Amino acid sequence: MASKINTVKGTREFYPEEMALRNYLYEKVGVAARSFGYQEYDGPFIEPIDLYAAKSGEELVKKQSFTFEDRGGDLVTLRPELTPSLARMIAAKQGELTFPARWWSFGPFWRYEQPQKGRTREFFQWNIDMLGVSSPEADAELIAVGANFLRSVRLDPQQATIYVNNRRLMDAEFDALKIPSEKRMDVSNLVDRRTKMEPAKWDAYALELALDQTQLNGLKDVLGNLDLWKKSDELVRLFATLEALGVKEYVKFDPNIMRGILYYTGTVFEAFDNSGSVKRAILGGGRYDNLLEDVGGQPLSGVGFAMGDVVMGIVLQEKGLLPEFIPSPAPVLVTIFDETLIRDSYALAAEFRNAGLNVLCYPEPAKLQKQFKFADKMKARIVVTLGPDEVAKGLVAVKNLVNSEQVTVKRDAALELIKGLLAGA
RNA sequence: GAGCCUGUAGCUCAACGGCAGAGCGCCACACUGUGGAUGUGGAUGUUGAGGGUUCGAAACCCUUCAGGCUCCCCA
Repeated sequence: MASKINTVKGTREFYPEEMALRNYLYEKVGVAARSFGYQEYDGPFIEPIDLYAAKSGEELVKKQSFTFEDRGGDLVTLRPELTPSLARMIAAKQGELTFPARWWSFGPFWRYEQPQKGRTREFFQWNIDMLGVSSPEADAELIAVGANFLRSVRLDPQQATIYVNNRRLMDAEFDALKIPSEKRMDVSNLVDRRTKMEPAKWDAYALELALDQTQLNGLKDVLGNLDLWKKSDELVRLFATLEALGVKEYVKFDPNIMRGILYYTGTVFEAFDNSGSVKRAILGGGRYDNLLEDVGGQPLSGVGFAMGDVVMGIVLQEKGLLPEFIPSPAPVLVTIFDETLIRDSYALAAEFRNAGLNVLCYPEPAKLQKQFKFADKMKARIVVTLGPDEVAKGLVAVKNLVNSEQVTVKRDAALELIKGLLAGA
């Protein structure tokens, strides 16, 4: 007995239905990106580990990446993110590219983590970035791309919201609270955790990090102040631009959004599903002003975000927003009446295909009832039958499964009739 | 890397030491040249895998794999 080989933990098999969703997301992110003039690109799926070690915490890279030695003895890894590859690609052609550069990508990534709801070890991610400009208007554009995408998959602003904050603003507030610079990382983490912990525990944790009571009270005031954005010129301009771009209702200021990522310097944002079971961010990003220097380029600032397909898929599924799955790409089925007429049906189907139609044939003689049932299951819209009566008179029977009407027409007229029916409905 | 929960028919689940079941789906027929509806009948399981306890294990114990929920992390 052959032993069953399982899939690698955390990887995914895309049956046609899942593949359809993946392609649907690919289509929608592409439409949103192109509508703002972004070009598609991609990087290698395998990268030297050093590309990530340069910028990210080394432990993180070693523990949470699929890393291995290639046959030449070099340490390589399945890419856990795209931004470093992007930074290198931009840096390599920095002199010849025209800025601002607007690029997007949708491809596979791997992270060696514990699979949970909304998190797998293999996933697809949309990355979109604008490089070479540092302005709140550029930040607003990226947020608008995200909002337009959410709208295009029929998530309304009550269901999905993009929460925005600004690192520079928060730094100014931390300055005012006299929080020393070496504590900033810890405080960022603290803020990130606030929604996950009970208030009393969070307070205790904050004091444990050596904040004094005055600082803690000040921090809570800051995090509860939804008008804080008015103190930031960048955010004032950002929100004004979002209004002009027609996406204001998707965006809210939230001083609790920090993002753990080291390289963000200004605007940061994350989108969440407000009502579903997934507490993870749908998408997240921000402005990074120093990234290119890390890979040997001249200083160049950028803004961008990433969105994973796993959380997005769960959100759409929970809200009943998945696109309808059609089991067959062929809307037309030509039946096989019996063994003597197989070739006639196949020849007719070939004619339809040559005219550009997608056509399904039953691959062996079977009862017509069975073939019609099959057509119904495949969600075909038209069934063409070529039986002895029709052949004798040079006719074909064309049935519209949507309204159950069947007409018999001359064989030569069938193609136009079918095209008309398909175009009509 | 740590803790807890769950794996039973294709799917959703029941049986909780004593003959492995239901609904849905599937197949056939009613309807031998026509889908969705209805009715009747039918098939389907090494109870995730491996070991142990027991007269007897889907159930109890151990190991392992997979999934889920937390912690951690989330580039």
